[in-house]
Amino acid sequence: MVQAGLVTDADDMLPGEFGAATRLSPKALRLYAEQGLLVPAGVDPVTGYRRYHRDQIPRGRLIARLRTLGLPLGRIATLLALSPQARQAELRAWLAAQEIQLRRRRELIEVLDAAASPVTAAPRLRTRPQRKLLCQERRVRVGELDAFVVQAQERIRSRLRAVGLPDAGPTLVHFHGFVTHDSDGPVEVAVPFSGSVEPVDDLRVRLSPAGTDAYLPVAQADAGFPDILRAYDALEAWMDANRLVCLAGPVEIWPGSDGAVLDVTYPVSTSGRQ
Amino acid sequence: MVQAGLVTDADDMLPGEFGAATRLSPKALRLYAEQGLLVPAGVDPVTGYRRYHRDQIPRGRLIARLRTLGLPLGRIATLLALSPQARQAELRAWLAAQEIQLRRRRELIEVLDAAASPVTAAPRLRTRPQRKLLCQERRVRVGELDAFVVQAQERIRSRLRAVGLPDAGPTLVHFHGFVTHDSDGPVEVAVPFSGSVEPVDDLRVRLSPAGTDAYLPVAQADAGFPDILRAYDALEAWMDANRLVCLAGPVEIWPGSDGAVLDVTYPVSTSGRQ
DNA sequence: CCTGGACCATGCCCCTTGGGCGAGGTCAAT
DNA sequence: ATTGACCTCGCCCAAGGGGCATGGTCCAGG
Repeated sequence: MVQAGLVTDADDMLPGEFGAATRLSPKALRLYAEQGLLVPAGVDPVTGYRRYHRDQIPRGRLIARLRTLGLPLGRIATLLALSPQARQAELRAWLAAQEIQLRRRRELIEVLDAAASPVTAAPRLRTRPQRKLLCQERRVRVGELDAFVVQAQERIRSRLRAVGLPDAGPTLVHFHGFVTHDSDGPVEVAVPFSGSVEPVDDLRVRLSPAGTDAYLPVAQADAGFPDILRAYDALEAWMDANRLVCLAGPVEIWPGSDGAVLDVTYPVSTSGRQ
Repeated sequence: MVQAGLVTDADDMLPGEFGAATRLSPKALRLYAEQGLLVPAGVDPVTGYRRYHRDQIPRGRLIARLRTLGLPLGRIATLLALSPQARQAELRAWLAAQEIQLRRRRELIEVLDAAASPVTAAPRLRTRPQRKLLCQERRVRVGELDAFVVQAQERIRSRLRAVGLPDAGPTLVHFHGFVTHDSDGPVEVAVPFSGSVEPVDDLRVRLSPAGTDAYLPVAQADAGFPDILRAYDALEAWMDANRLVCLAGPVEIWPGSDGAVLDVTYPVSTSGRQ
């Protein structure tokens, strides 16, 4: 029986040599040993010297390869536990995710580019009366946004029909948080109504105060993500230029005014400021 | 005259409000203020409260946008100093670089996939006599590698011709460090010769000791980057399996044996180990 | 036997972009 | 005066090491 930590045959190497064989620095090897990613075959209990066995070289080299891809150590650990085929599949999936992220970045840059030239009508102000809203709120990402809006809207309107109230206006989509590919709302879909409805399940009733909105109609062609960001840019720039302060997150109103598919809207303060 | 830090008119905001307008957290704003990226319009010298001016909102929003692209703050600082056109050009260039990096990753993953099936002949051992080499060394990345090898080889051979020595063998390319897209050598191009040459400029003369090489011929189709990595993988795996220990970095020998365009080679220790 | 040089160990500080937490100060409204 | 919202600063945390100082270990040569 061989005691761990005292094995010292010709198949063992110190970190320097093992590192040269795997392209991993002794420092990195120390880190991986601490993390349990690549545990030395033996550690001398007196000197603390770590000894790696030749058979660990392929694992070390694989780790080095995966690190050059920029994968974090935790992910590498899970990948190492997989079969080569499964690992390969995971890597391809990860690569696809990278490609999607890059495409999103490209889109954002294009939007940034076109930000100076608003493609739509000029923003305007309008007043908004106090209203009662029937709402559903949820956290969603941009991919699930459209489906959520359609479904929530249908649920709210069918509830209003069920209690015999007439259709009372466009659908409001309040963005209480940012909705992008990586950031999830919360988003609140609301339909204004007059009359009386009891809240059910996750449908709630709330009052929307009267006030003033800055808004910008958006055409069908510019309503998708990320093009819609251009409309937001234009509206925000206009508000900045006119010294208007937004009081809350933006609201998208479907359908919009003047035949637009939607209006991008910010509630603003009218009384100068504060 | 207005004292900085004491301005408090209706155009100023505290970090919370300014952050809501720019989608930057107060914490992030503090960091940007420290770094000089987005300096508050005023700081109350008593309370330390930072006040941002409305006119800073566009800058803040631009910073937020650029951060969502994953750009580091230092890069953002330089981008902010540019004109919108120049900034856009920089961003496009950066995006192109990202795409290149992604392509490299895809290639690496494909290589990883194919690593189990060496596409070339089986590795072998051969002895190597002591030789004198005329060498040129430089740090290069993979993009400059081919040009450097061609140029250095030509310089070395023309020097050998100039002193009347016969052509004395294939070109050796020693990799003292790793050469990839991000890592630069050093790389040493060498031609063996017999006779006597004085070193000139950056051409040096050195002795290569006798020894044993493990080598693997590589066909033209597999000689490019990153396919060449498969040959390295195969050779290294074979060395591992045969308990051979490499003594130094790899050498590529042009042309290779058996009609191959090159041999991938590692000097190995013959005497078991240590 | 001694010494030098090449390894090796631990531990600390550095990079980056904030998030989270705790202690304590400020401000405006009740 | 108290409350609650906001602010400050400062410390710890993440990943993946690089770099440095201090001190131990190993091997070979003199």
